[in-house]
Amino acid sequence: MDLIEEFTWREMLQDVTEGTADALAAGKVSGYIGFDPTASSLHVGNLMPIMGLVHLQRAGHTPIILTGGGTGLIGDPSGKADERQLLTKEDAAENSAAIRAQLEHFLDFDASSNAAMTVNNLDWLSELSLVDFLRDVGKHFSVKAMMNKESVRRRLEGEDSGITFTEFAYMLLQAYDFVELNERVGCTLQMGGSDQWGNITAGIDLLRRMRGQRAYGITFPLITGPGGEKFGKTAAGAVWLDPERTSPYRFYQFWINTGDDDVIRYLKFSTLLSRTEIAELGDSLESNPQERAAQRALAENVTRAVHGESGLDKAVQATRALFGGDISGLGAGDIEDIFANVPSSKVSKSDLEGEGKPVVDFLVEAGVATSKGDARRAIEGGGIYANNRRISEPDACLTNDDAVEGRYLILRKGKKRYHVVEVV
RNA sequence: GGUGGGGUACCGAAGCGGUCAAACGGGGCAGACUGUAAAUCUGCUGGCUUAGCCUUCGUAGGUUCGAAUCCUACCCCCACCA
Repeated sequence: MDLIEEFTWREMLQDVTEGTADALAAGKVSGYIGFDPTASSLHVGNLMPIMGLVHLQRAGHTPIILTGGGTGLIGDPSGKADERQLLTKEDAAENSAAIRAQLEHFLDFDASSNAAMTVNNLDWLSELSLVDFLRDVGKHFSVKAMMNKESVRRRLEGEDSGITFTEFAYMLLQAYDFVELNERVGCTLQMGGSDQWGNITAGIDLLRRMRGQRAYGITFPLITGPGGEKFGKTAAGAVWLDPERTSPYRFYQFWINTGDDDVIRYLKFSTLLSRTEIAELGDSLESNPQERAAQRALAENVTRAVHGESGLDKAVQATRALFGGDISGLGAGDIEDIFANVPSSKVSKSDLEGEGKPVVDFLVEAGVATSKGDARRAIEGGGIYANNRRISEPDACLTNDDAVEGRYLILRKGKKRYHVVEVV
Protein backbone atom coordinates (compact mmCIF):
# COMPACT_ATOMS: atom_id res chain seq x y z
CA MET A 1 0.00 0.00 0.00
CA ASP A 2 1.40 3.38 -0.83
CA LEU A 3 1.64 6.29 1.51
CA ILE A 4 -1.33 8.20 0.20
CA GLU A 5 -3.58 5.16 0.49
CA GLU A 6 -2.27 4.58 3.98
CA PHE A 7 -3.02 8.15 5.00
CA THR A 8 -6.42 7.96 3.40
CA TRP A 9 -7.76 4.98 5.28
CA ARG A 10 -6.25 6.27 8.48
CA GLU A 11 -8.16 9.51 7.97
CA MET A 12 -4.92 11.40 8.06
CA LEU A 13 -5.26 13.10 4.74
CA GLN A 14 -6.69 16.56 4.44
CA ASP A 15 -5.12 17.79 1.24
CA VAL A 16 -2.46 16.74 -1.27
CA THR A 17 -0.95 18.72 -4.07
CA GLU A 18 -1.22 17.42 -7.58
CA GLY A 19 1.24 14.77 -8.62
CA THR A 20 2.24 13.82 -5.08
CA ALA A 21 1.11 10.23 -5.37
CA ASP A 22 3.05 9.76 -8.61
CA ALA A 23 6.18 11.30 -7.17
CA LEU A 24 6.00 9.01 -4.15
CA ALA A 25 5.46 6.01 -6.35
CA ALA A 26 8.36 6.90 -8.64
CA GLY A 27 11.03 6.54 -6.01
CA LYS A 28 12.46 7.59 -2.70
CA VAL A 29 11.36 11.04 -1.61
CA SER A 30 12.64 13.20 1.23
CA GLY A 31 9.88 14.92 3.14
CA TYR A 32 9.89 17.24 6.10
CA ILE A 33 7.66 18.58 8.81
CA GLY A 34 8.49 21.63 10.86
CA PHE A 35 7.89 21.70 14.60
CA ASP A 36 7.50 24.98 16.39
CA PRO A 37 9.69 25.34 19.46
CA THR A 38 7.02 27.13 21.45
CA ALA A 39 7.39 24.69 24.35
CA SER A 40 10.06 22.32 25.54
CA SER A 41 7.89 19.31 24.84
CA LEU A 42 5.51 18.10 22.20
CA HIS A 43 2.00 17.16 23.19
CA VAL A 44 -0.55 14.71 21.88
CA GLY A 45 -1.81 17.32 19.46
CA ASN A 46 1.46 16.83 17.58
CA LEU A 47 0.89 13.12 17.24
CA MET A 48 -0.69 13.24 13.81
CA PRO A 49 2.29 14.96 12.16
CA ILE A 50 4.70 12.71 14.06
CA MET A 51 2.92 9.64 12.79
CA GLY A 52 2.94 11.23 9.37
CA LEU A 53 6.73 11.06 9.42
CA VAL A 54 6.66 7.53 10.77
CA HIS A 55 4.47 6.37 7.90
CA LEU A 56 6.65 8.25 5.45
CA GLN A 57 9.67 6.34 6.65
CA ARG A 58 7.85 3.01 6.70
CA ALA A 59 6.93 3.59 3.08
CA GLY A 60 10.63 3.78 2.30
CA HIS A 61 11.03 7.53 2.12
CA THR A 62 13.29 9.78 4.14
CA PRO A 63 11.75 11.75 7.01
CA ILE A 64 13.23 15.08 7.99
CA ILE A 65 12.45 16.85 11.22
CA LEU A 66 12.85 20.57 11.04
CA THR A 67 12.81 22.49 14.26
CA GLY A 68 11.99 26.10 13.83
CA GLY A 69 14.79 27.59 15.84
CA GLY A 70 14.66 30.50 13.43
CA THR A 71 11.03 30.72 12.44
CA GLY A 72 10.01 30.17 16.04
CA LEU A 73 11.49 33.56 16.70
CA ILE A 74 9.04 35.13 14.30
CA GLY A 75 5.76 33.45 15.08
CA ASP A 76 3.49 31.71 12.62
CA PRO A 77 0.14 33.46 12.24
CA SER A 78 -1.51 30.31 10.90
CA GLY A 79 -4.31 29.08 13.04
CA LYS A 80 -3.76 31.84 15.52
CA ALA A 81 -6.38 34.45 16.17
CA ASP A 82 -4.02 36.87 17.80
CA GLU A 83 -0.50 38.11 17.44
CA ARG A 84 1.90 35.78 19.13
CA GLN A 85 4.29 36.40 21.93
CA LEU A 86 7.85 36.23 20.71
CA LEU A 87 10.22 33.65 22.12
CA THR A 88 13.68 34.52 23.26
CA LYS A 89 16.52 33.02 21.27
CA GLU A 90 17.64 30.95 24.21
CA ASP A 91 14.20 29.45 24.74
CA ALA A 92 13.82 28.67 21.08
CA ALA A 93 17.16 26.90 21.01
CA GLU A 94 16.49 24.93 24.16
CA ASN A 95 13.02 23.92 23.07
CA SER A 96 14.25 22.88 19.66
CA ALA A 97 16.75 20.49 21.19
CA ALA A 98 14.18 18.99 23.56
CA ILE A 99 11.64 18.46 20.80
CA ARG A 100 14.17 16.85 18.58
CA ALA A 101 15.08 14.41 21.36
CA GLN A 102 11.45 13.39 21.74
CA LEU A 103 10.99 12.79 18.06
CA GLU A 104 14.01 10.59 17.98
CA HIS A 105 12.02 7.85 19.71
CA PHE A 106 9.66 7.54 16.81
CA LEU A 107 11.97 7.43 13.86
CA ASP A 108 14.85 5.29 12.73
CA PHE A 109 18.01 7.31 12.41
CA ASP A 110 20.18 4.37 11.47
CA ALA A 111 18.28 2.96 8.53
CA SER A 112 20.69 2.23 5.72
CA SER A 113 18.81 3.83 2.85
CA ASN A 114 16.38 6.25 4.40
CA ALA A 115 17.65 7.26 7.81
CA ALA A 116 15.72 10.04 9.45
CA MET A 117 17.47 13.36 9.99
CA THR A 118 16.97 16.53 11.90
CA VAL A 119 17.72 20.08 10.86
CA ASN A 120 17.28 23.47 12.47
CA ASN A 121 16.40 26.40 10.28
CA LEU A 122 18.32 28.74 12.53
CA ASP A 123 21.37 27.40 10.73
CA TRP A 124 20.49 29.28 7.58
CA LEU A 125 17.99 31.89 8.68
CA SER A 126 20.36 33.47 11.16
CA GLU A 127 22.88 34.36 8.51
CA LEU A 128 20.41 35.58 5.97
CA SER A 129 20.90 39.20 5.00
CA LEU A 130 17.78 41.27 4.74
CA VAL A 131 18.76 42.85 1.45
CA ASP A 132 19.55 39.51 -0.16
CA PHE A 133 16.40 38.00 1.21
CA LEU A 134 14.20 40.75 -0.18
CA ARG A 135 15.89 40.54 -3.58
CA ASP A 136 16.02 36.78 -3.93
CA VAL A 137 12.98 35.61 -2.04
CA GLY A 138 10.66 38.54 -1.51
CA LYS A 139 10.65 39.30 -5.19
CA HIS A 140 8.77 36.09 -5.86
CA PHE A 141 5.87 36.90 -3.61
CA SER A 142 2.86 38.92 -4.59
CA VAL A 143 1.34 40.76 -1.69
CA LYS A 144 -2.03 40.29 -3.28
CA ALA A 145 -1.57 36.53 -3.24
CA MET A 146 -0.32 36.59 0.33
CA MET A 147 -3.32 38.54 1.46
CA ASN A 148 -5.54 35.93 -0.05
CA LYS A 149 -4.03 33.19 2.05
CA GLU A 150 -6.46 31.98 4.63
CA SER A 151 -4.16 32.60 7.58
CA VAL A 152 -3.64 36.23 6.67
CA ARG A 153 -7.16 36.95 5.53
CA ARG A 154 -8.66 35.67 8.74
CA ARG A 155 -6.57 38.10 10.71
CA LEU A 156 -7.27 40.93 8.35
CA GLU A 157 -11.01 40.36 8.39
CA GLY A 158 -11.25 39.83 12.12
CA GLU A 159 -13.12 42.56 13.93
CA ASP A 160 -10.55 43.06 16.62
CA SER A 161 -7.35 41.59 15.36
CA GLY A 162 -4.74 42.57 12.87
CA ILE A 163 -1.39 41.30 11.82
CA THR A 164 2.05 42.77 12.16
CA PHE A 165 4.54 42.81 9.33
CA THR A 166 6.61 40.29 11.25
CA GLU A 167 3.95 37.65 11.18
CA PHE A 168 2.87 38.62 7.70
CA ALA A 169 6.39 37.88 6.54
CA TYR A 170 6.53 34.54 8.34
CA MET A 171 5.23 32.77 5.28
CA LEU A 172 8.29 33.80 3.28
CA LEU A 173 10.61 32.32 5.84
CA GLN A 174 8.87 29.00 5.87
CA ALA A 175 8.78 28.97 2.10
CA TYR A 176 12.46 29.69 2.08
CA ASP A 177 13.10 26.78 4.45
CA PHE A 178 11.74 24.49 1.79
CA VAL A 179 14.17 25.90 -0.78
CA GLU A 180 17.11 25.45 1.60
CA LEU A 181 16.09 21.89 2.41
CA ASN A 182 15.77 21.12 -1.22
CA GLU A 183 19.26 22.35 -1.91
CA ARG A 184 20.85 20.78 1.12
CA VAL A 185 19.23 17.35 1.15
CA GLY A 186 17.04 17.16 -1.91
CA CYS A 187 13.81 17.52 0.00
CA THR A 188 10.76 17.73 -2.27
CA LEU A 189 7.88 17.12 0.10
CA GLN A 190 6.48 19.09 3.00
CA MET A 191 3.79 17.88 5.31
CA GLY A 192 1.97 19.58 8.13
CA GLY A 193 -1.33 20.33 9.80
CA SER A 194 -4.12 21.70 7.70
CA ASP A 195 -3.37 25.18 8.98
CA GLN A 196 -0.03 24.86 7.21
CA TRP A 197 -1.52 24.54 3.75
CA GLY A 198 -0.88 28.15 2.85
CA ASN A 199 2.71 28.00 4.03
CA ILE A 200 3.34 24.74 2.26
CA THR A 201 2.00 25.86 -1.08
CA ALA A 202 3.96 29.08 -0.72
CA GLY A 203 7.09 26.97 -0.38
CA ILE A 204 6.21 24.87 -3.39
CA ASP A 205 5.65 27.98 -5.47
CA LEU A 206 8.90 29.52 -4.35
CA LEU A 207 10.85 26.38 -5.13
CA ARG A 208 9.41 26.36 -8.63
CA ARG A 209 10.15 30.02 -9.22
CA MET A 210 13.63 30.11 -7.78
CA ARG A 211 14.89 26.73 -8.88
CA GLY A 212 12.40 25.42 -11.38
CA GLN A 213 12.03 22.50 -8.99
CA ARG A 214 8.76 20.65 -8.65
CA ALA A 215 7.73 19.91 -5.07
CA TYR A 216 4.79 18.47 -3.19
CA GLY A 217 2.69 18.96 -0.10
CA ILE A 218 0.44 16.94 2.16
CA THR A 219 -1.65 18.23 5.03
CA PHE A 220 -3.29 16.43 7.91
CA PRO A 221 -6.72 17.25 9.23
CA LEU A 222 -7.22 19.09 12.46
CA ILE A 223 -7.90 16.56 15.18
CA THR A 224 -11.03 17.34 17.07
CA GLY A 225 -12.08 16.10 20.43
CA PRO A 226 -15.56 15.18 21.66
CA GLY A 227 -16.84 18.74 21.59
CA GLY A 228 -15.17 19.23 18.24
CA GLU A 229 -12.39 21.38 19.60
CA LYS A 230 -8.89 21.26 20.96
CA PHE A 231 -7.77 17.69 21.05
CA GLY A 232 -5.42 16.82 23.84
CA LYS A 233 -6.36 19.47 26.32
CA THR A 234 -7.50 18.51 29.77
CA ALA A 235 -8.24 20.45 32.91
CA ALA A 236 -4.58 20.14 33.83
CA GLY A 237 -3.56 21.59 30.48
CA ALA A 238 -2.11 19.89 27.47
CA VAL A 239 -1.20 16.22 27.54
CA TRP A 240 2.55 16.26 26.99
CA LEU A 241 4.85 13.60 25.70
CA ASP A 242 7.44 14.53 28.31
CA PRO A 243 7.00 12.19 31.30
CA GLU A 244 8.10 14.99 33.59
CA ARG A 245 5.14 17.08 32.50
CA THR A 246 2.56 14.34 32.08
CA SER A 247 3.27 11.10 33.90
CA PRO A 248 2.84 7.85 31.95
CA TYR A 249 -0.08 7.10 34.24
CA ARG A 250 -1.86 10.34 33.37
CA PHE A 251 -0.97 9.84 29.76
CA TYR A 252 -2.49 6.38 29.76
CA GLN A 253 -5.55 7.69 31.54
CA PHE A 254 -6.02 10.35 28.90
CA TRP A 255 -6.31 7.76 26.17
CA ILE A 256 -8.36 5.24 28.06
CA ASN A 257 -10.96 7.93 28.63
CA THR A 258 -11.53 8.45 24.94
CA GLY A 259 -15.19 8.47 24.01
CA ASP A 260 -16.69 5.78 21.81
CA ASP A 261 -17.26 8.21 19.00
CA ASP A 262 -13.57 9.03 18.76
CA VAL A 263 -11.65 5.84 19.62
CA ILE A 264 -11.57 4.33 16.19
CA ARG A 265 -10.46 7.53 14.57
CA TYR A 266 -7.76 7.98 17.20
CA LEU A 267 -6.58 4.40 16.75
CA LYS A 268 -6.13 4.99 13.07
CA PHE A 269 -3.89 7.99 13.25
CA SER A 270 -2.02 7.40 16.47
CA THR A 271 -1.15 3.71 16.34
CA LEU A 272 0.36 1.42 13.77
CA LEU A 273 -2.33 -1.20 14.18
CA SER A 274 -3.47 -2.68 10.90
CA ARG A 275 -6.73 -2.07 9.18
CA THR A 276 -8.05 -5.50 10.21
CA GLU A 277 -7.05 -5.10 13.82
CA ILE A 278 -8.78 -1.76 14.05
CA ALA A 279 -11.86 -3.13 12.33
CA GLU A 280 -12.01 -5.91 14.93
CA LEU A 281 -11.77 -3.40 17.73
CA GLY A 282 -14.59 -1.49 16.07
CA ASP A 283 -16.74 -4.62 16.12
CA SER A 284 -15.97 -5.22 19.75
CA LEU A 285 -16.96 -1.66 20.50
CA GLU A 286 -20.36 -2.39 19.02
CA SER A 287 -20.94 -5.76 20.61
CA ASN A 288 -19.16 -5.32 23.92
CA PRO A 289 -18.84 -1.63 24.63
CA GLN A 290 -18.43 -2.13 28.37
CA GLU A 291 -15.15 -3.96 27.81
CA ARG A 292 -13.67 -0.93 26.12
CA ALA A 293 -11.23 -3.06 24.21
CA ALA A 294 -10.67 -0.29 21.71
CA GLN A 295 -9.85 2.27 24.40
CA ARG A 296 -7.47 -0.18 26.03
CA ALA A 297 -5.71 -0.94 22.77
CA LEU A 298 -5.42 2.74 22.05
CA ALA A 299 -4.02 3.60 25.48
CA GLU A 300 -1.61 0.68 25.43
CA ASN A 301 -0.21 1.32 21.99
CA VAL A 302 0.26 5.02 22.33
CA THR A 303 1.67 4.83 25.84
CA ARG A 304 4.12 2.16 24.72
CA ALA A 305 5.23 4.22 21.74
CA VAL A 306 5.85 7.29 23.86
CA HIS A 307 6.99 5.90 27.21
CA GLY A 308 8.26 2.48 26.32
CA GLU A 309 7.28 -0.91 27.70
CA SER A 310 8.24 -0.06 31.27
CA GLY A 311 6.30 3.18 31.24
CA LEU A 312 3.26 1.32 30.00
CA ASP A 313 3.64 -1.36 32.67
CA LYS A 314 3.67 1.18 35.43
CA ALA A 315 0.70 3.03 34.04
CA VAL A 316 -1.31 -0.16 33.73
CA GLN A 317 -0.29 -1.30 37.18
CA ALA A 318 -1.35 1.96 38.77
CA THR A 319 -4.58 1.92 36.82
CA ARG A 320 -5.40 -1.62 37.95
CA ALA A 321 -4.75 -0.81 41.55
CA LEU A 322 -6.78 2.38 41.60
CA PHE A 323 -9.65 1.41 39.36
CA GLY A 324 -9.54 -2.29 40.08
CA GLY A 325 -11.95 -2.15 42.95
CA ASP A 326 -11.67 -1.81 46.66
CA ILE A 327 -8.82 0.43 47.60
CA SER A 328 -9.34 -0.19 51.27
CA GLY A 329 -8.12 -3.72 50.61
CA LEU A 330 -4.75 -2.44 49.48
CA GLY A 331 -1.78 -2.70 51.77
CA ALA A 332 0.98 -0.15 52.07
CA GLY A 333 3.11 -2.36 49.84
CA ASP A 334 0.65 -2.16 46.99
CA ILE A 335 0.33 1.55 47.37
CA GLU A 336 4.05 1.94 47.37
CA ASP A 337 4.24 0.28 43.98
CA ILE A 338 1.80 2.59 42.35
CA PHE A 339 3.01 5.50 44.38
CA ALA A 340 5.62 6.70 41.94
CA ASN A 341 3.22 6.71 39.04
CA VAL A 342 0.32 8.63 40.45
CA PRO A 343 0.48 12.28 41.43
CA SER A 344 1.71 12.36 44.97
CA SER A 345 2.96 14.47 47.83
CA LYS A 346 4.20 14.08 51.37
CA VAL A 347 2.96 15.15 54.77
CA SER A 348 4.79 14.93 58.04
CA LYS A 349 3.48 12.70 60.74
CA SER A 350 3.37 15.47 63.27
CA ASP A 351 0.92 17.44 61.16
CA LEU A 352 -1.56 14.65 61.53
CA GLU A 353 -1.47 14.44 65.29
CA GLY A 354 -4.34 15.51 67.50
CA GLU A 355 -6.99 17.25 65.49
CA GLY A 356 -5.20 16.33 62.32
CA LYS A 357 -4.95 18.39 59.16
CA PRO A 358 -7.92 19.81 57.25
CA VAL A 359 -8.83 17.94 54.09
CA VAL A 360 -9.12 21.29 52.42
CA ASP A 361 -5.42 21.95 52.97
CA PHE A 362 -4.49 18.59 51.54
CA LEU A 363 -6.49 19.26 48.42
CA VAL A 364 -4.87 22.61 47.81
CA GLU A 365 -1.35 21.35 48.46
CA ALA A 366 -1.93 18.40 46.18
CA GLY A 367 -3.13 20.69 43.45
CA VAL A 368 -6.41 18.83 43.36
CA ALA A 369 -8.19 22.07 44.17
CA THR A 370 -7.08 25.51 43.09
CA SER A 371 -7.94 27.26 46.34
CA LYS A 372 -9.44 26.53 49.69
CA GLY A 373 -12.73 27.92 48.53
CA ASP A 374 -12.57 25.63 45.54
CA ALA A 375 -11.76 22.69 47.79
CA ARG A 376 -14.61 23.52 50.11
CA ARG A 377 -17.04 23.73 47.23
CA ALA A 378 -15.84 20.40 45.90
CA ILE A 379 -16.52 18.81 49.28
CA GLU A 380 -19.93 20.40 49.52
CA GLY A 381 -20.68 19.09 46.07
CA GLY A 382 -19.86 15.58 47.26
CA GLY A 383 -16.90 15.11 44.98
CA ILE A 384 -14.09 14.47 47.44
CA TYR A 385 -13.05 11.15 48.90
CA ALA A 386 -10.30 10.13 51.30
CA ASN A 387 -9.35 6.46 51.22
CA ASN A 388 -12.45 5.97 49.11
CA ARG A 389 -14.84 7.36 51.69
CA ARG A 390 -16.75 10.45 50.76
CA ILE A 391 -15.93 13.50 52.82
CA SER A 392 -19.12 15.32 53.69
CA GLU A 393 -17.87 18.01 56.05
CA PRO A 394 -15.93 20.95 54.57
CA ASP A 395 -14.09 21.22 57.89
CA ALA A 396 -13.16 17.55 58.09
CA CYS A 397 -9.60 16.70 59.10
CA LEU A 398 -7.42 13.68 58.54
CA THR A 399 -5.33 12.19 61.30
CA ASN A 400 -2.74 9.47 61.63
CA ASP A 401 -5.54 7.00 62.21
CA ASP A 402 -6.79 7.57 58.68
CA ALA A 403 -3.53 6.60 57.04
CA VAL A 404 -3.38 3.15 55.47
CA GLU A 405 -0.95 1.25 57.65
CA GLY A 406 0.02 4.60 59.03
CA ARG A 407 1.78 5.53 55.82
CA TYR A 408 -0.51 6.56 53.01
CA LEU A 409 -3.58 8.64 52.41
CA ILE A 410 -5.41 8.29 49.15
CA LEU A 411 -7.29 11.35 48.05
CA ARG A 412 -9.70 11.33 45.18
CA LYS A 413 -11.67 14.00 43.39
CA GLY A 414 -14.55 12.77 41.35
CA LYS A 415 -14.29 9.34 39.87
CA LYS A 416 -10.91 9.47 38.28
CA ARG A 417 -8.56 11.90 39.83
CA TYR A 418 -6.31 10.26 42.40
CA HIS A 419 -3.59 11.65 44.56
CA VAL A 420 -1.46 9.75 47.03
CA VAL A 421 -0.07 11.40 50.15
CA GLU A 422 2.82 9.75 51.92
CA VAL A 423 3.13 10.22 55.67
CA VAL A 424 6.75 10.75 56.65
C1' G B 1 -1.65 62.40 12.83
C1' G B 2 -7.39 62.82 12.44
C1' U B 3 -12.38 60.72 13.25
C1' G B 4 -15.39 57.02 15.18
C1' G B 5 -15.90 52.30 17.95
C1' G B 6 -13.94 49.37 21.86
C1' G B 7 -11.02 47.18 26.31
C1' U B 8 -15.88 43.41 31.91
C1' A B 9 -14.38 36.99 35.30
C1' C B 10 -11.34 30.88 31.46
C1' C B 11 -13.88 32.51 26.61
C1' G B 12 -18.07 35.13 24.29
C1' A B 13 -21.25 38.78 25.98
C1' A B 14 -24.83 41.99 29.22
C1' G B 15 -24.63 45.86 32.71
C1' C B 16 -23.88 52.28 32.05
C1' G B 17 -24.44 55.84 39.82
C1' G B 18 -26.52 52.10 44.82
C1' U B 19 -30.49 46.05 45.07
C1' C B 20 -23.03 44.08 41.20
C1' A B 21 -18.55 39.33 43.07
C1' A B 22 -21.27 41.47 38.32
C1' A B 23 -27.31 38.72 34.01
C1' C B 24 -26.93 35.10 30.02
C1' G B 25 -24.32 31.49 26.91
C1' G B 26 -20.07 28.37 26.21
C1' G B 27 -16.27 25.89 28.61
C1' G B 28 -14.60 23.60 33.16
C1' C B 29 -15.44 20.82 37.84
C1' A B 30 -18.68 17.78 40.82
C1' G B 31 -23.32 14.73 41.71
C1' A B 32 -27.18 11.22 39.62
C1' C B 33 -27.40 7.60 35.50
C1' U B 34 -23.35 4.45 33.15
C1' G B 35 -18.87 1.23 30.72
C1' U B 36 -13.03 5.48 34.00
C1' A B 37 -18.01 6.40 27.24
C1' A B 38 -21.86 9.63 25.08
C1' A B 39 -26.45 11.97 25.88
C1' U B 40 -29.48 13.86 29.77
C1' C B 41 -30.83 16.12 34.46
C1' U B 42 -28.84 18.85 39.04
C1' G B 43 -25.26 21.86 41.66
C1' C B 44 -20.76 24.75 41.73
C1' U B 45 -17.53 27.99 38.92
C1' G B 46 -12.64 35.54 42.45
C1' G B 47 -9.91 34.99 47.38
C1' C B 48 -10.07 34.37 52.74
C1' U B 49 -9.47 33.17 59.34
C1' U B 50 -16.75 32.15 54.96
C1' A B 51 -23.93 34.10 58.97
C1' G B 52 -18.60 38.18 57.84
C1' C B 53 -14.42 40.28 55.42
C1' C B 54 -11.02 41.40 51.26
C1' U B 55 -9.54 42.21 46.04
C1' U B 56 -11.71 42.47 41.01
C1' C B 57 -14.75 45.30 35.39
C1' G B 58 -7.39 48.25 30.43
C1' U B 59 -3.85 51.76 33.86
C1' A B 60 -3.43 56.06 37.12
C1' G B 61 -5.95 59.85 39.35
C1' G B 62 -10.71 62.61 40.43
C1' U B 63 -16.19 63.67 41.44
C1' U B 64 -19.68 61.31 44.96
C1' C B 65 -22.23 59.13 51.26
C1' G B 66 -21.56 55.41 47.23
C1' A B 67 -18.52 53.99 40.62
C1' A B 68 -17.88 48.41 36.25
C1' U B 69 -21.16 52.56 35.54
C1' C B 70 -19.72 59.97 35.65
C1' C B 71 -14.96 63.23 34.75
C1' U B 72 -9.47 63.70 33.42
C1' A B 73 -4.97 61.78 31.61
C1' C B 74 -2.45 57.69 29.76
C1' C B 75 -1.83 52.68 27.48
C1' C B 76 -3.65 48.97 24.06
C1' C B 77 -7.00 47.06 20.09
C1' C B 78 -10.30 47.77 15.75
C1' A B 79 -12.40 50.53 11.49
C1' C B 80 -12.24 54.49 8.19
C1' C B 81 -9.52 58.78 6.66
C1' A B 82 -4.44 61.27 6.11
